[in-house]
Amino acid sequence: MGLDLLPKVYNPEEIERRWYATWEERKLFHASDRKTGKEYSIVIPPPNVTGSLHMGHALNNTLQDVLIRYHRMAGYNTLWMPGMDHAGIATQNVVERQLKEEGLRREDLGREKFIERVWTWKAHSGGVILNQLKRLGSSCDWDRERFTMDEGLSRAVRTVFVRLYEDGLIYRGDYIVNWCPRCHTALSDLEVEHQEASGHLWHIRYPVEGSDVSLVVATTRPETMLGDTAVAVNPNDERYKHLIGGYAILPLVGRRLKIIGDPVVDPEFGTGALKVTPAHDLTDFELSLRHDLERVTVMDSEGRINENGIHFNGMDRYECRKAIVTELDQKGYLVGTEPYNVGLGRCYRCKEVVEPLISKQWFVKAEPLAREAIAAVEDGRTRIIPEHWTKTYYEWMNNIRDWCISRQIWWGHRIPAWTCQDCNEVVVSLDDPTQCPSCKGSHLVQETDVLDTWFSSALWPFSTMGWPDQTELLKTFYPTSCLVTAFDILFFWVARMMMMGLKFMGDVPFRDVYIHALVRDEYGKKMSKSLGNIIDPLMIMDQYGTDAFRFTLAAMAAQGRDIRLSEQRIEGYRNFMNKIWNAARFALPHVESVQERLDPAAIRDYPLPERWILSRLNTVATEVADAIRTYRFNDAAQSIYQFTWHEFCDWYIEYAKAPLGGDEAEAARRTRIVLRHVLDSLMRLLHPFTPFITEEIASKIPLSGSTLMLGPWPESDPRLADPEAEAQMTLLMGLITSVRNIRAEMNLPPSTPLPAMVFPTSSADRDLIEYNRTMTLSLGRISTLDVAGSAHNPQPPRMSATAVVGDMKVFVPLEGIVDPDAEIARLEKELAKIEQELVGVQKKLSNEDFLAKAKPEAVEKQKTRRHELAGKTDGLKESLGRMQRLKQG
RNA sequence: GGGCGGGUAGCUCAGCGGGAGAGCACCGGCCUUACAAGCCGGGGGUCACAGGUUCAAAUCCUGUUCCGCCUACCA
Repeated sequence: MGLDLLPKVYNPEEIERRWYATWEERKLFHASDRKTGKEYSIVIPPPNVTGSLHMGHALNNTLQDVLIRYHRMAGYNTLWMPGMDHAGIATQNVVERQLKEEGLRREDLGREKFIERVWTWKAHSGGVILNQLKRLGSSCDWDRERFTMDEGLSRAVRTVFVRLYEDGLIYRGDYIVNWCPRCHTALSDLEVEHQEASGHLWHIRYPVEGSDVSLVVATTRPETMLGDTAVAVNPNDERYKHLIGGYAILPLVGRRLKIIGDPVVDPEFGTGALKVTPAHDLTDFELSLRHDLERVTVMDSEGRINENGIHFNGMDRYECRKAIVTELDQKGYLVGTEPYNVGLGRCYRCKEVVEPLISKQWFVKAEPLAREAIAAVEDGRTRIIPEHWTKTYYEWMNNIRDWCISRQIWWGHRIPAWTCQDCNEVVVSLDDPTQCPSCKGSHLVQETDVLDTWFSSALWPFSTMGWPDQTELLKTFYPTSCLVTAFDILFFWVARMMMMGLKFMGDVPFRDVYIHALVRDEYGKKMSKSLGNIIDPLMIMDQYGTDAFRFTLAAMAAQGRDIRLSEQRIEGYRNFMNKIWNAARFALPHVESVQERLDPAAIRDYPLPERWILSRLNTVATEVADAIRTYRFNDAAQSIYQFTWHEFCDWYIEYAKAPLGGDEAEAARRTRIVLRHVLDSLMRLLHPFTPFITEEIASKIPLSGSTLMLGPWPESDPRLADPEAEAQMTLLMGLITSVRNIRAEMNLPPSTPLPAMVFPTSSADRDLIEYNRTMTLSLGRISTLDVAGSAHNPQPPRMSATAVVGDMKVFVPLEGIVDPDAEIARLEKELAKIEQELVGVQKKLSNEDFLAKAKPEAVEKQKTRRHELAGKTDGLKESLGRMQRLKQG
């Protein structure tokens, strides 16, 4: 002993680097693809190849790693499948920005060269996030890393596309879609972010043909009037219903507009008359279908007015808006302008305001797929946790609209469809066709669009495992055990994986979906670049260590609530790491010579504190495992924290110093064995949360093996459970605390030893104190402990401070030290508190309804409480009375 | 408009039918050699508001209010 096995200062950085390298070298993350019957698998939500680690990733991957590490330790064949997403628009934008710096556009390179350029970019700058995930300690099976654009996954994508097309679940057509004029592509409904902005509501007069009256319409986007082809009113609107069937004249343009009646028009809104622009508004597009209206497109793909826009041709949409309003005003068509908050849709990638435009796009018919996905959650094949998200899931699935999957960009899976230039036949095929199956011509031109990135993500749980081949991996690990994600991609990703998994694998992609919180800043704001409130996980890891960071995230990951991350909190858990480190520094020299494991069968006659700590450890181990399995990460973390710091360190180690340093060899040996066992188990319980520090410490513990990663997990052992020891220890700790409390209240320095006298009420309690006299003396800093026998009705010391522990009175003689007034005040305060509680309990117990209707154990509990409180009250009153008498005479 | 989550100690949050909890902050005392990133002790809350159900409500129900988020074709 005496030699430090661990350096005095805990240096996370060095330890983390060293252990991660060791794990990778030893291939400890690798899952076997042979089925054992006890499998556990998770597929990572693939981060974008352009991404770098943010708090969301940190939380998401920490939780996954906790689940993975726990199950691996508990003996499961465990797979954590890693990989990345090609992130179509995001990646293309990055590379285009690079080109721009060189004064180039992607068109200057051409499609092939551009894509080459993206691959080059990926090779050099892509995937930095993977190293960041390693920094976080993620124990992914890196040998199996996949990329959504790699060959295998591309084959899966094609296979799926072809099958869906053949099944009539993919179609192509001219529809109105969300168009991003900046990214030059269509977007799905989900890819549009809605936002409110202040704008105006313009009232414009449309003269009715053949009369001197006008219809006044209200619009927030006057520029679209250039494409108006009708005016709609509610068919029940008394003001206008007689006009239905007639025509209005479009100001400035002069086009005749049919006046139609349709229930979508809200008579209450604006003027009750709606200008209809089928080519630039979704509602209007749908009106055009119902009423067979002409669709006049007036904007091009850049958001500029086209040749249909009379003399506004060539203007930007916003420029045109101003010009139109001015001209309408000049010509007397503008009836009014009012401020109005308008809903704006923005591209989720570049934040540009999207424009509804009609174009030829590919769609997935979602409803039949959604039906299956709903059923799978309804019948419990997949559970969503926390449960309340199922409602949101159903809500969306039930109102699902067809999914626009084509994107007019270059980086992505090119749609496997060809058009015959000779006969216009469309060929969708797994292999590139060379001949038109219809006219046998050879002039086939492939579709230029690529697929929505989320199309390939939707296949991730099986495409990464080798599908369409029936691989061993797939047979072993599909369906996966759990998917861990934040709710923001519940629709984008989770819902679509459900649909595709059920369609192509015939089974759900995962048994559980665990939806975790969003990480916000300490004021509850979403972290974002524009707000400048981002906390960089890498800086946190540098500053506090990865383990402290991970533990913080886990400790704060309560279900159904967002995390407000504050550095203070992280600092607190950094201190916890330090505490663990120092506990190990104390323990290791004592246990280094231990050569035998704890024999649970042999502990019955071990000293009380040894039995107590083993029993508590056993309980905590069960609690932690339960909590992890039910995704209560915060409970697991709290449970270990509390046990480690306030039971193991504060009590057990303090107790253990005596036997370890004493001259009783047998006692020391026992304590060393128990200490080794508890320290080893603790490292195991902590390992899923704080993998690095635990490995480092465990590597110095004899008999603990070369790694914690492969377990075993400390399973519950009934031979260690000892409720009696726990109750007894609680009493002794109370006794010790009461003496410490008196010392502190009397303003005596902690180093002052005090004499104490206790009056146990049973011989069992008396024996308990006698057997544990040494510990009681040293932990309570008690000089002499006088245990009064109950037989000879002992007298308490004349001048003393009193405490009542359970039903046992404790006296600390303080002749000449204690200030009677102070002691009286202290006792009165304590008494008031206890009496108040006692009143509550007595009230309950005198309530007949309570006695008759409450559960018997509840009544019993109150009775026990009454007994304890009454005992305490008596003791305190007695002492108070004595003090008062002493004071007076 | 519809839906969801939340308002508990100064701060951040657990608890979600039977004794109001934790961490941080705060106050007092300690360099008791594993740890001052620590040790010992302590103070602090009509659990948003109003009703109801129950023997019993922070916890369940209803309403009000204030925050946050998701969703939607009021132009």
